[in-house]
Amino acid sequence: MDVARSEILEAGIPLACHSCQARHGVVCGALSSRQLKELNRHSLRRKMEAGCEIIAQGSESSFYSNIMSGVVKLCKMMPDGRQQIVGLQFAPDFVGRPFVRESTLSAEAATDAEICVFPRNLFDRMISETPELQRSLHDQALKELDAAREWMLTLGRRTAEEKVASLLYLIATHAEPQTATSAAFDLPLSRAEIADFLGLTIETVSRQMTRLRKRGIILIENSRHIIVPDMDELERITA
Amino acid sequence: MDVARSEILEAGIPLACHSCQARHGVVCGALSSRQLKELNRHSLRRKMEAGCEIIAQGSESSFYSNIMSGVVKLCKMMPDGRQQIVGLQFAPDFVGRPFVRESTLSAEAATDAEICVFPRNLFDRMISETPELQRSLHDQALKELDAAREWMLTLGRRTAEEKVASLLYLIATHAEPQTATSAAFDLPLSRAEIADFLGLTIETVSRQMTRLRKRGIILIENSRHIIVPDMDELERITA
DNA sequence: CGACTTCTTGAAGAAGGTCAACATTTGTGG
DNA sequence: CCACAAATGTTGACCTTCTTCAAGAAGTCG
Repeated sequence: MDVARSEILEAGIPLACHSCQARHGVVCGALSSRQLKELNRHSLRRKMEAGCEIIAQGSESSFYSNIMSGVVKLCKMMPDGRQQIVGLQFAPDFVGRPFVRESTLSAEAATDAEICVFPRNLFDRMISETPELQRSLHDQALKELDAAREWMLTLGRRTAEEKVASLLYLIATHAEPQTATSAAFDLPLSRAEIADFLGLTIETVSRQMTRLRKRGIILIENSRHIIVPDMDELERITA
Repeated sequence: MDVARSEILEAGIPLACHSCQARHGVVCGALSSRQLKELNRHSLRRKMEAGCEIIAQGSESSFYSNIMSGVVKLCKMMPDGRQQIVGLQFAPDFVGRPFVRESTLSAEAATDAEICVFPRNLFDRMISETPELQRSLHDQALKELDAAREWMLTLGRRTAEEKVASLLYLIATHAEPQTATSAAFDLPLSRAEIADFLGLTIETVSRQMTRLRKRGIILIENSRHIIVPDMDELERITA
């Protein structure tokens, strides 16, 4: 579609949506321009700093959100403080749990992030009125389910080395600057968060990272910035 | 609802559905009697022996199923043979992955089971024509997602003892004969399957089971039949 | 009853966790 | 802009948990 035509088609939609990363995402891509206008009227854009909580585990949230930029982590916490990251979400994903008031997990900005927040009541009504939207959310739920199950395999059956390699591979394939064979990216997670994702300790993560570095599988600059010269080789270690 | 009235309301539906456990389940509970008749016309009831595969990982299945009785396990297998069970499903759950042809996991009867099989094409059409059905399947997907994430916490952060206790607790709360405080049930899984579910080895599972037995948390008869005198105590060990 | 599978138990070993010290990066106020 | 403090990451030594390997016990099925 050329630019002029795209602008004509987009003429009726809210200004704020024009350059929004989530414009054609799970939620907004399934709405009519009338619905988009209505949702926008009740939406709020928020900048979140890394570490900021979007939804608290056990709380009743009356809001949903779209991720416009950044990475959001979904966490589960045990009473004694043990913690497990159970999902990572990227723009333009939808954040929230339709049909259930109380959240069984917390959502937290892993990096600085921008989200678009809108009220539960309004959106629940839109879901029930818009089969296309229902279908789109259903689709995201199924994708998250696939991802969760893939991760269960990693948690249950892979070694520490394979776990770390799997995470790096996951992030590399979601981050942008990627050539055919190599990749370079900033980790959106600290070592502690990586440990919580992989069911390991900080120390084990650190040791496995330096092992991968010493074997030439990855280059580490500044501990957050990673270069993978050969993605195929990294994938092989994933098992 | 009394029996006479229920029989009148059910008059228009297929005979096979009358006493079906899945009649008011995720799928059939969301269908009109006309749709139920149509689906029934193209359905096939199958008895599956324990161990029998319903869908193979990596295959393209042109069928979906409803579980009428028994327990179905969802498995992921690595090329080197390592295996992880990523979900258990009970009657009247729906089995299959809408919108995607190729299955990323296998589904296998864990116990003897009866399933009701119906063609993909027909059912995909029904989904798109029936918002209520879409919603119902969406709901099941979200419940499975919650369960998967709960299990990720178990796989990543619980000890072997807590894992075994968690599984026993999960099965006890899904099996029928349960009083206020105690429970008695047959394990639908062998030790090997339990190990594959918990990310452990057979030996560790066995050792933890006898530890729980020696501490009086559970009684083991005939290695498959388990009695839990005090469910609260079992839950406590779950952490 | 005997052959097979499944489950249990023991001894030894390895993977990953814990504790502690140190290095590096980041942030803050002078 | 530097100095210092705090947070984050790395490394080493030791220890615990779980796995591996091996043998034996208990069910299960012909």
